[in-house]
Amino acid sequence: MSKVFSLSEAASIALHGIILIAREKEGLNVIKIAERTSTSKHHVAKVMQRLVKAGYLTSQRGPSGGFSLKKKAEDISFLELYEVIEGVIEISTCPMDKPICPFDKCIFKNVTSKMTLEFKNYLQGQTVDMYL
Amino acid sequence: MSKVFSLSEAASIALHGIILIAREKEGLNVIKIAERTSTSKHHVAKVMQRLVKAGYLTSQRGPSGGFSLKKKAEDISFLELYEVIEGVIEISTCPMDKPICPFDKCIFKNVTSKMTLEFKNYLQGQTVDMYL
DNA sequence: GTAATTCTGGTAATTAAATGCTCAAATGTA
DNA sequence: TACATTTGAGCATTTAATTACCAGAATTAC
Repeated sequence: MSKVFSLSEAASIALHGIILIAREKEGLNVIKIAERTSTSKHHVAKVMQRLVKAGYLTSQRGPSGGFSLKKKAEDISFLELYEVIEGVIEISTCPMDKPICPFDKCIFKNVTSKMTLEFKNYLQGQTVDMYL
Repeated sequence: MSKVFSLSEAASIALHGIILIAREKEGLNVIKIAERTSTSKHHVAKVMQRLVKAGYLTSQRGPSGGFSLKKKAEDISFLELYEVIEGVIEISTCPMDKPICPFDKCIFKNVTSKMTLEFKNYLQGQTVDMYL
């Protein structure tokens, strides 16, 4: 069984984590996020760090510290979060990146670009506040 | 820049390679396939071996040997080839495979299963003879 | 001020994919 | 028959991405 589509664990943590944080008044720490997303605290820590640097979260060290939202939930789209972690989504026709294609016409025509665009539009339409 | 979608080089070699073979009367050897797909002969050899075992190609060793189609070009769909290499495509709702989801509703709803199905249908509709 | 808690950031380990290597087996040709 | 060519198959190496770990710095609570 193979997946055509897969989300990296990092991207999953970013999206799920920020929603969990948004649902809390007081902030949420790494350990709780890890527990609730069934992932390792180490990985969560790394992902959260990136969201802090990117300006989506603020962090608070020390006892009763943790992360909380810096922006409004309705102003954070899944697309932004996804692209912080994965990089800007590339809409390309060919899923391979060979300098030369032996074919006049890409055998994937536009199916991959169409689907990628569809996915991107979906991500853009979803914001954190929709999941509170 | 990130890709939402990517094809493994192995799958690419399978699809492109079989079309190149189908275009030849006399068969095509590993080296020529590797040249025309800008890939390594080692990788091509491995992929072709799998297509031989799966019954799509016949191989001929020795001088002027190479690979040729075993089935009719119109009877070979991209889906079959893809699944020989990658395994059967899984249509799942969630792109993550966690035993427990902390959310009532998957944040990816049906977007990924819809897109995967779309891709699968595309592959099923394409046959080798369309590219001769 | 001491200790416990929590994030930070650099580094290490793991994994999967791709690539490379080598020898064996088969086949055509001189 | 001898030799060059080509696939077959297993194993080793390399590479990139992901994931995990650990020591250190900041902060709060007591």
